[in-house]
Amino acid sequence: MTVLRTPRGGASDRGVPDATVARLPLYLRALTELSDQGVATCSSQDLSSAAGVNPAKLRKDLSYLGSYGTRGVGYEVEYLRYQIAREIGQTQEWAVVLVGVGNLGQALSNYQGFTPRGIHVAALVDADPARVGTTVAGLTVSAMADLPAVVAERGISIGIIATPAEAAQDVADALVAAGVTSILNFAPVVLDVPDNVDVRKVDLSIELQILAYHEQRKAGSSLDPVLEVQV
Amino acid sequence: MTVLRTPRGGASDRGVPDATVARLPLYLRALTELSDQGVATCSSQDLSSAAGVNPAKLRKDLSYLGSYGTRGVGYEVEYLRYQIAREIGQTQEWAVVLVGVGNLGQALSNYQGFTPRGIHVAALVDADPARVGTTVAGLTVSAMADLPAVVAERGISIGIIATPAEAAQDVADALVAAGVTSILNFAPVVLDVPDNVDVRKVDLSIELQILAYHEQRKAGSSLDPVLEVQV
DNA sequence: CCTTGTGAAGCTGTTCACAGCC
DNA sequence: GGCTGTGAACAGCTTCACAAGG
Repeated sequence: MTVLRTPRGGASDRGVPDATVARLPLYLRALTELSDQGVATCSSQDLSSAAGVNPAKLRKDLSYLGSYGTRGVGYEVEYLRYQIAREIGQTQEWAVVLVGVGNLGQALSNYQGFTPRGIHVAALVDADPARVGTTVAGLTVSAMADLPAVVAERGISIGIIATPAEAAQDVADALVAAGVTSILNFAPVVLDVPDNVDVRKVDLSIELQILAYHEQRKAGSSLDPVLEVQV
Repeated sequence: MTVLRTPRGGASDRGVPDATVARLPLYLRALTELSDQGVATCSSQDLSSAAGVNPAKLRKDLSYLGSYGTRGVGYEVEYLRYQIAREIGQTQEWAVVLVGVGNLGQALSNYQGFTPRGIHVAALVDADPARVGTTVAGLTVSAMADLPAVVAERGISIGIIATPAEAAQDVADALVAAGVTSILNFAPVVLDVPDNVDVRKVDLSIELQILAYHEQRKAGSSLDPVLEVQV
């Protein structure tokens, strides 16, 4: 029994580090590519370069899942692929509900990248009565009031928020009330949700602002009037 | 390249830590909201809760920029906002070029969240001749061949790739050849670019896969047959 | 030989707790 | 008194380098 004192009621024991979990889908994609190319076996070198990480990191990451390689040889592509797929829950289908069928919402509904990953947008919801009942990407848009029914019927536990910032918190509350326990949030707001609900945020303008910061630094060594004052 | 004296043994020649840079836009947004609400002064507590981080982290982050607060009082909203805006290069306008005017590309062109952040999509480019010449979000779509001219004319240094995965590397090469030095990549591939080019990646399906992993764990705590082996 | 798997070292980021200043 | 700014402790992640084992 590994009962550790949790210092200050902190994190429970977590098998696989977060940083590793975030890379597993990358490895999975790389393995799928190798598999499509007919490659049966690969080294950590091969796989890591396909995934854009360094080999030591890849091996460390895989070591958290188990010993799925063969020393002196490498990894069997299909076998490793299955192990990672199982670890990240991709042996099952995940139905997600998307709230907010504006420009971004429509683009996400039509996005083809989800489908081969065991994830599909199964329902669309919008607060605008003008959009309710219309068909987008082959799905009929439901009203917010129908959210609980939609979630229950299709066994949905993941929601995507693609609404304007003002609506996002209300939508999050509605999703949580309907039983959703994971949210991917595209709205530029900090959502307040219960502890048992996971939220991941994708903030498009922040990504660009980070790039702009680095651009400014590149350009700034010659132009920037601000001085780094040294004493 | 400005080399700062390391004021203290710790964080060295690299002024502001990456993790801090990634949060500055968040603080900026929170400050703008406070400012809009007519708040003139705020504590690290106020600001950090608006930005969804803890107060110590906020103060530490701000300390990398300078001493912009007043002990015993807090921060002057407008002043701090200006300082952060300056730090992340938001006192200037950034024109970006978006390549790939499919569903996602069109959604991004129409996205309103960039505009108040000093960033705007100034040009659209697509490889499909059927799209070239059409108007999207008030902009005429240019051909790939015109990329160098477009970039040069508008002084663009940031590009967005919203093409299918297959095209992304070629587009990246073209952007780099045209003079772009920062890329925001939405295509699910690892881009190969020169060292002086910054790439940030937004991978929609990976975000969902990470959520699915955690969902599986929540559901699996009663089912999971994996045992913790003891030595 | 070969490449994996992994302790250990090193680094980055976070949190604590309190000195410093208003 | 109250809040900022920051060294120091801590936690987590990455990288190294080598033992383990085909």
